[in-house]
Amino acid sequence: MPSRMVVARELGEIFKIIAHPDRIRLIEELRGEEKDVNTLAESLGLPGPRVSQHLSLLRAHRIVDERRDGRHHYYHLIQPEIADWIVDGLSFIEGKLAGISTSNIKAVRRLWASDAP
Amino acid sequence: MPSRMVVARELGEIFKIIAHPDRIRLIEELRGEEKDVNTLAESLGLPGPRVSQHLSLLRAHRIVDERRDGRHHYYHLIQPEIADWIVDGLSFIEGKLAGISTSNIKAVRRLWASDAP
DNA sequence: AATAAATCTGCGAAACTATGCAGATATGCA
DNA sequence: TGCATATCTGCATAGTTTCGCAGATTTATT
Repeated sequence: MPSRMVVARELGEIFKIIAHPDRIRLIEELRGEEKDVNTLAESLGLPGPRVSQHLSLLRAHRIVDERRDGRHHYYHLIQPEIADWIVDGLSFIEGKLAGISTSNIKAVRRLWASDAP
Repeated sequence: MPSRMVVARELGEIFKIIAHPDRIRLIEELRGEEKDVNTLAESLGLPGPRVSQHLSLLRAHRIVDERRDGRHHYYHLIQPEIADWIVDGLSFIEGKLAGISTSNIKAVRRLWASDAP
């Protein structure tokens, strides 16, 4: 079995997991610090169950992991570099982001790291 | 409208476009040189129409572009760096690739660049 | 003009994903 | 124990993507 096929299948898998705006925002929210489900649900303005489902998908694919403390479940990135890798993908979006110079990825990283609207 | 939402939506879009094994292989095939539809269909072992459909999706999202010469349509990557970025994603696949040390991404790049099975 | 090669387009069936909601667990506190 | 909080699970519906095939285009050749 051609290993390029296997590699392509695995890569396709991970791209598919990440390919959802909510999950991307979750990953970016977890950049740098762990957070619990409720906090995440509130910052993203999404219903709790939905966040929970996204998180368990991310967990099944070992993108995040969970730490329980009482009734809170804190999630964190297993490999924090993934947050940067995702944002790097912006280089390949052609001028679709009015107001954000597509060549300046660092600006977007800062945007995500900051508390700006 | 929070710009992080917009950014996440655009990123999700591009991830979704790439998130298919055939399209990933197409992009990797186009690493370094343009190729026509038939050549691509043969190397991937896929029916022509399917390759054509994948390519037009990639084209609609400005990942590839086309040059026509007679009845041949040659496709090439608009931003060749995308091929490397995609392969970088391998860092985030946890031990799913038996036989390929996940930490050694360069080996996989070589695999893709070479003609090995 | 007729034919062949290369590629594209359209369409229905099957497979997959997302969403919203209701109810199940599990934990902490009075 | 009983109640509130935090999170998870399951399910039905709606929506999207993929796939295979048939037919339409376009260009080169005879």
